Amino acid sequence: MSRWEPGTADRLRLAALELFVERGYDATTVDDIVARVGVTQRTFFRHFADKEEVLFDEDAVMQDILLDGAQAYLHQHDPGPGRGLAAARAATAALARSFENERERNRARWNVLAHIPALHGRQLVKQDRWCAALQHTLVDNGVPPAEAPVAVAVAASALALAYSQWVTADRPRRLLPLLTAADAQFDSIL
Amino acid sequence: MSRWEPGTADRLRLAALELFVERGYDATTVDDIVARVGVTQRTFFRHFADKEEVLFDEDAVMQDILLDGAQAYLHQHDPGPGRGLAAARAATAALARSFENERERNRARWNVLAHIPALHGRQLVKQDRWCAALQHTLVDNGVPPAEAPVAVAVAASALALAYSQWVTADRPRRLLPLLTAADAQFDSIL
DNA sequence: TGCATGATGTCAGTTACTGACGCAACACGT
DNA sequence: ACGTGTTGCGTCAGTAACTGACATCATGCA
Repeated sequence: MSRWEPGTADRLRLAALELFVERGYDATTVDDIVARVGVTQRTFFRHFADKEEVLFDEDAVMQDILLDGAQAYLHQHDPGPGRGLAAARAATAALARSFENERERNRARWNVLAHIPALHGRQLVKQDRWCAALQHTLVDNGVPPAEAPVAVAVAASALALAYSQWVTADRPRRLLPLLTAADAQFDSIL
Repeated sequence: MSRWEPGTADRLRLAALELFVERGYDATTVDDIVARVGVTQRTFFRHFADKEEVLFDEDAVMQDILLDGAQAYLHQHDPGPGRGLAAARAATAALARSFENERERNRARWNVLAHIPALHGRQLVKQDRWCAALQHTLVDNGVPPAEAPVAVAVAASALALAYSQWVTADRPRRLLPLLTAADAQFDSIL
């Protein structure tokens, strides 16, 4: 038996989300969270850079999914018109697929984030970073530099639209069809 | 002569921006700012909800410009295909025109915001609110509810793209032509 | 003259976060 | 078995952001 229970970070994440849902983000202090887990505040801040990070530090994976999705497409298709947008859409579709079975967790998260501007902002910054990285991937694989930001913006906007419909829907729905529909909406507007 | 110098909020805004540029946002404390102006910390927090707000509280005007731009267009054009996008673009163009003579201030601001994720996030939240408000305006004026979010997303993405080119350019440029070019980029991708 | 108002100051808190240091288990190489 | 480094945590003292309660005092109006 070890000196401490293992998985401290995971237990902190769990306790934090529980408390945020129970009494709200602002009304939950870091002391509350660490008390529930049985560690000190210092331990919390060793695992997470700040109080917000406890909700965001697992998202590094998603950027990989996004970029892999784009590269898979780019390696299978030769340069040509529309390749940038198609690759960006392949990336968002890959990300959407990875979300597909986690609707409830995404809903809980959305309910916390939506009401706290600072958290919402952090989410948007994260998405902004994804877009920048995706843009780089496109350019590195032969998409014209002028086309890349536009393609990424269109694909990302469609994903954001589909995602918000997905998490706010009353009855369970599938994300990928919503994304496909959103993509089509963007096509049809011009 | 009054008891205190007038325009406290303005002098705080000015001192804050100066200090943020001189030594950086994180290295500047609220005590530094109020010391330069000659008031107490409590006064600062009566004018601004938090330290970040000193950089953002003047932006309420811009939403009005955006919405007025959209309504002016909508009142002059009857329903028809492409009306939503055109109205959203009229709105972003109006906003761009209001920026046109403030390039240096926008550059200074950009240099502060770009390096502090929390500030960047606040900017993105603000833009998100603008988009939501613009969307409402479009729908209230007869744009189909399915078209509005797409039109707004496309117009907003173009503005973001043009704005970033504008503030990061070495030599002075005009924002409106950049926006027009960005709009054209979005048109040409589909 | 009297009195309400508004912008500020004072003071004593709470909460988020950090640096420096110490301690005890584990994971090794010898 | 023995040292030795590393890892995960605790303790403590401190800074900075922010808040509530209350005092102060010029201004303007009754």
